[in-house]
Amino acid sequence: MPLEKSRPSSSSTKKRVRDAEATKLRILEAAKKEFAKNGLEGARVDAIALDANANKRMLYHYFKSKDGLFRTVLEREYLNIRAEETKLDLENLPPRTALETLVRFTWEYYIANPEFITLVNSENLCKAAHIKNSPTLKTISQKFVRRIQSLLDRGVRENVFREGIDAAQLNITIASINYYYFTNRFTGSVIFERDFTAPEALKERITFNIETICRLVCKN
Amino acid sequence: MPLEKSRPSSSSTKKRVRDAEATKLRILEAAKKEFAKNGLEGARVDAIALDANANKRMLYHYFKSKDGLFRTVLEREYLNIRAEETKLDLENLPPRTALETLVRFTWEYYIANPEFITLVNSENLCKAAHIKNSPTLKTISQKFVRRIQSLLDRGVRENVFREGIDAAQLNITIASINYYYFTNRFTGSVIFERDFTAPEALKERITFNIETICRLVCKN
DNA sequence: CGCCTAATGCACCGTATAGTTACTTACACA
DNA sequence: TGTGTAAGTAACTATACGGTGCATTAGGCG
Repeated sequence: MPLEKSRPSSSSTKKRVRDAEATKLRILEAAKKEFAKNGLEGARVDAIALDANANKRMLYHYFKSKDGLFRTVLEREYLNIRAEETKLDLENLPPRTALETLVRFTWEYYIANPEFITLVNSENLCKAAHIKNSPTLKTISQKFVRRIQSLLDRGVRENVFREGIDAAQLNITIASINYYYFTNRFTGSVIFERDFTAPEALKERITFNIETICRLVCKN
Repeated sequence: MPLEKSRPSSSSTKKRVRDAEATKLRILEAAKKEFAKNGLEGARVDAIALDANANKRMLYHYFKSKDGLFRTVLEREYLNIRAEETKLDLENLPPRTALETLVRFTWEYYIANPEFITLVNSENLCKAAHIKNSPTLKTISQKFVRRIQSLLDRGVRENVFREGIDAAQLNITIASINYYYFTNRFTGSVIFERDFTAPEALKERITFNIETICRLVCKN
């Protein structure tokens, strides 16, 4: 029985054989995986195209070059983590709770998005060549730092945080203690002879990290 | 007229054209630089041979493969940082001074040996494949952790450190807050819009780091 | 329907790369 | 002083890589 095969007039649910946006997205997802797994130099464009179920030609059509693709992937990742962070709604939590929430969020984000760390490492290996001139990134970063600064200010006003802590330094420290544990989990597991990714190890670490930050920021 | 062409009988001061150990060392030094600059995948064996002023064949003769060379470089780097650390003689310093000395040493070691961080990052990208079965590394790491544990114990006995802090967690945290700042100094400089390597920035950071660790470990 | 543009596919290129083959040369030791 | 062995060299290979030229096709629009 003849179902309508392709009615261009029909609604948005119809299957498109040619769909630029979908193809772009598939390439970006595949690229994220491949870049994260093998680094910028180690990643293979053929592998990306294959995994994206797209032709390599499309990759160059949409993103110009391997570096162009990497830049796009990386910028999307930064946008994503900041967007998630904004959802935490820290400004409506008591300062100490907000601080703890931020630490825990960072930790859980790295667990849920292991690619992020490796992508950032790759970008630092090439001295931030791809994001150096990204106005988007600078804008969202400024907002982010200001958000933390206002949390610190509020904590001081409410007499629960110590005075004089710099928001940038605090941000760096929170990222540090979470990031390092994950990025170095392989050498770490060898050196400390324990499985860094075992559930109990993870639990122990996040507890320690929250303690570290609270002792640094809170009074008493 | 045949003049004496070469008198091999002369004493130890004679210049040696062939010197296996020296060649090996030159290759290792060149490899360290190249691997650190471009990562394991990005490093070029031709570039290493050229910089070492050695023939590429020698590289394969002494180290079997690119990975074999990387393994050797990395193991030497771990041995070096632990050797330097041992020289600190922490056990003969008051606990709090010892702790501060350790934090400051870590910081300064990363500044003086920027290659170390990049090499470790590369090793983690390939899931510690090169060091996974290194007994040497495990031995020196155990000693290292024990040294910190005994410092913690001594501090508790002298009533200057809090009880119940795990040496491994503390080590990880000390490494974290120093390591992260350097490995991410390029993206960091973009995001926080400040030069991470400026002298004042460095000074501010190490001060902050010492404070972080002291607040974590020390009583009041 | 038929046209035009954008999406897609295929086959190819030049080069750079890790690794090797086959050779020469210095020197320690008898 | 002669010789075996290890140090050193140069030219080469096979292939994998990032990137491209050009033909083909789908589908929105008039």
